[in-house]
Order: sequence, then C-alpha cells, then structure tokens
Amino acid sequence: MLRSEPDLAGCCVSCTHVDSGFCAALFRACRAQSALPRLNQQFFSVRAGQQIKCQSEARDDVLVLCSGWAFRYIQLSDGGRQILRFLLPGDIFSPAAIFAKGMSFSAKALTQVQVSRLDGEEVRKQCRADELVMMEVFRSLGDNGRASYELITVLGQRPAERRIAHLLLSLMRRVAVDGVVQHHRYPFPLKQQHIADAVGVTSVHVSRVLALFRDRKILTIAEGRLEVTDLAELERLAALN
Amino acid sequence: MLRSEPDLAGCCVSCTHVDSGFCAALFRACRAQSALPRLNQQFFSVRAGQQIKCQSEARDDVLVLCSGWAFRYIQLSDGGRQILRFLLPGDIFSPAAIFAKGMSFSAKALTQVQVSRLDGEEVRKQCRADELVMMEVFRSLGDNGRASYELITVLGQRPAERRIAHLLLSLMRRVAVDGVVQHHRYPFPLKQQHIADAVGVTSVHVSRVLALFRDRKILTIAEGRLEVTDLAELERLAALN
DNA sequence: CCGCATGATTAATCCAGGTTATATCGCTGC
DNA sequence: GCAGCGATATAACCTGGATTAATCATGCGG
Repeated sequence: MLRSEPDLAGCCVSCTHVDSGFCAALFRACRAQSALPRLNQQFFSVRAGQQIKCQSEARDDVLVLCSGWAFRYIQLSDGGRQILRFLLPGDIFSPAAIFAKGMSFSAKALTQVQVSRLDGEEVRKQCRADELVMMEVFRSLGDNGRASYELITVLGQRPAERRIAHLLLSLMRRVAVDGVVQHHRYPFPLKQQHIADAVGVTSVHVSRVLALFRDRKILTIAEGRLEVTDLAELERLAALN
Repeated sequence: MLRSEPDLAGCCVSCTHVDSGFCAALFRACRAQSALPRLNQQFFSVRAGQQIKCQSEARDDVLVLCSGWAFRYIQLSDGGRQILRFLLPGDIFSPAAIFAKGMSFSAKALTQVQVSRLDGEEVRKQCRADELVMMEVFRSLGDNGRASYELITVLGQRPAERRIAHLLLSLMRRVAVDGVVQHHRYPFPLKQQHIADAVGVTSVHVSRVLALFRDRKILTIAEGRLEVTDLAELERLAALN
C-alpha cells in the first residue's frame, strides 16, 4: 500500500494540483535548489470511510491530499461526531501541525483517496528557504481560520436550513476553483449523514431540508452530484451578513 | 488618547505580560539586537463596549491587548452577533492577519482596555529575525485554531447547558494561567448577553441555565466574579470526549 | 427624592428540530 | 431468486430552547 517515490521529477506527479497550492510551491522550491534536496515523499491510498490520522498520532509528518475527498472531525464518546472541515485535493491535512503541536482531531477518507506524506522537518526547512512555500502554509492557515469562524457563526446563529445552504455553497465554490463545472452540476460525494455531522443536525432533518430544497427548486442532490437550480436563493440562504 | 512610546525600555511596560507571551518574545528580540531597532509602538485605551477594529479596516498593524478583556465577533445584519473568542491580556487581536490578509471579524472592548499597536512590517521583520517571536505567533495561531475547533464541536453537538459550562470552564482556565486565583473565584466581566452571543442561545435561556447551575451548587456568577463550587461537575458538563 | 436605563429573573406560549419508527430503493453476496 | 444492508424518505410525537412580556434590582443623573 505504501510506495516510495525516490524520483524528484515524480514529486506530486500523481497529484492533480501541480500547478497551484502547497504541493506546487514545494515542487517549485525543490527544483529551484540545484542541490536536488530530494524530498522524502511517500504516497499511499486509503479506501472510503477509513481513518487517515487519529488524534493520538505522534508522528511528525505533513500529509497532503492528492485526490479524492476527506474530512477532519472530532469523535465524541456518546457517538456524536462533529465534522470540522471537508478536504479537497491540494489541502494539507493539518497545516497548523507543521509549526505548532497539539491539534487534536482525526481525519477520514470520504471517497477513495491518495495521500502524500512528507517529512515535517524537511517541510519546515523548505518553508525557511523559500518564501513562497511559507506563504502557501499561511494561506492554508488563513483559509482554515476564516472557514472556522464562518462555521462558528453559522452554527451559533442560523437555523438548520441556512446551515445546510451555507455548507453546500461553500463546498460548491471550493470545488469550482479547480476542475471545470458545467451546468451548475458539482461532484458531491457526501452522504446525508456527513452533512448532518457537519452542521450539527440529525440526518433525518437533513433529509427533510433537502426535500424542501428540491420542492422549492433550489437544488437537487442525486447520484453523487449536486445540481443547483436557484443559485441566487441558495446564496441568500447561505449569506452571513 | 493616543500616546507614542519612543523609549524602547518602555516597550510593553504598561503590559502585565512582560514575562511571557508575544510581547515578551518581541521585547527580548528587540533587546538582543544591539542595533536598537526601536519598535514603533503606540498605546491607546478603549472604553468598555467600544469597537476596536472593524471588519473593513485595511491598516496593516498588529494589535495586542495589554490590559482588560475584549472579544472578537461577527455582526449579522439581522441583529444577531456571534462572539468568536474572548481576549485576555497578552492576546493578539488577529494573529492570522500578521501574515495572511482577509480575516474579517470585528473586535470590541468588554471592559476598559489598554491596547498596544505595532507596525505589521516591523513585526514580520522580527519574526524572520528571531525564531522565538515566530514561535509565539505560531503558538497563538495554534491556540486559536484549537479553540475554534472546540467551539465548533460544542456548538454543533452540545445542548445549551453544556455549551455554557464549556465556555465558563475555558475562560476560568485561561484566567488562571496568569494571575493568582483564590478559592475558585475568578474575575468575570461578561454580561449574560455576552455568554448568549458566544454560545448561540438567547440571554433569557442563559439566565435559566445559570439559575440551574446555582441551584445545583455548581457555580455562581455575581458582582463580576465567577465562583466555582463543584469543579468536577462543571468539568463533566464541559468535557468534549 | 424621583425618573430612567441597564441587566437579571421568571412565566406563558410556541415551534424548530430531535426521536423513534416504518417503508422504500438500490446494492451485494449467496 | 432472495436475504441482508446502507442510504433515503416520511410520518407521529415530544422537547429544548426561542419568543414575548412582565417584574424586579441596581445604579445614576437630576
């Protein structure tokens, strides 16, 4: 399952994000250094539903999602689960963990995924050496921070319908950044239970709300795809201001 | 209201946190450089309830809370408000804004506060020059990230009683870090409305829950102080696992 | 002293969303 | 073929917390 990738030219070759994001910056930085610093990078794949990184893991690596969808979450002992953030290709599993220890959440594959594992110390070295690599880490931290504060606001101040609208719109926008989207149809691998755990309602109620969205011709989720038919209304529901 | 502080020795002199935290690291770094880089630091004070930094502000400074309590929040157009984080002396108002732009929340003084304003570019220079200053920024980012994820989990998965317990315990612990606390009595300047806006319930319900806590002899809030009488029970309610 | 504002308390009523249960529709494996 | 399972749908019922409103305590300026 775990295959080494000693060829630098092959760095992130299986990643669809060689031209932007963290991997791209890292790749560029490595090439710029003629000394061929050979990142000790490994790839591995995980099946849908499997855990990727558990809360107690003490290893100092940096994991980057290469393909597929995953999510960060916190598992409660009473069976509840809070999904903190969905991860798309190019996302770092735990950007904060690169420089500060103590983040404690788990991650799980939503679909079949490919993950790249980098050595923490090597990544930090590249951050110090190359301003752009560092900036990518900061961008990632900033995005996550902004998304966290939006989620807090949505969870604290909005009813279920608007929470779900906000989640769907956020995901749509992130998906649309890379990858061509046609006719407002987006790949959407989440089950209703994932939506439920992300916005803090039961899956029964998610089903109710999605039925409502269907009736009101706002959007439809079917066969792993999300089709938006009334973007303006969705944006109105998702709006935070 | 705005007084300049040209004397380096006076840097953070009015701050109670010269011996730890961000200001301390910065102070040490400045002293270590014999070139006397003179941080362009200004102090100002803000009365309770006044805004400190609004969402649209484009200035590139770093604000640090020197004394008093403040909080970050997002204002909704329908009158709702989500408090994102309470700030104690030594806290940076927006650590993420030092290196990444685009964070959009406001901040308000909860009590009368003293704030230190540093030039963003100078802070970044110190970060590059001194590893410890940089580490302080990362520690701050890490703390905020962890707190955000805890808050998301609490808001998404816990009923009002446990949300409030979690908030009170978190604040207690932060207050206890610096400043001697006697007999489980903590300074507590929040009004019930602040608790309400932080945990996403109405102030009416906060009053009910606090009455319940009083009846069950868990804790009492009175005269700007929080007195904990059953810490074990409070911890049980606040627990996330 | 009164008049007023701010915050806390408490009660009555209502509803969003939880809970529980049952049914349907693919799948996959046998 | 069908048994079993995961995901979705939908209905009946119940409750945590919202809403509204009335009351009370406190402090403060005149």
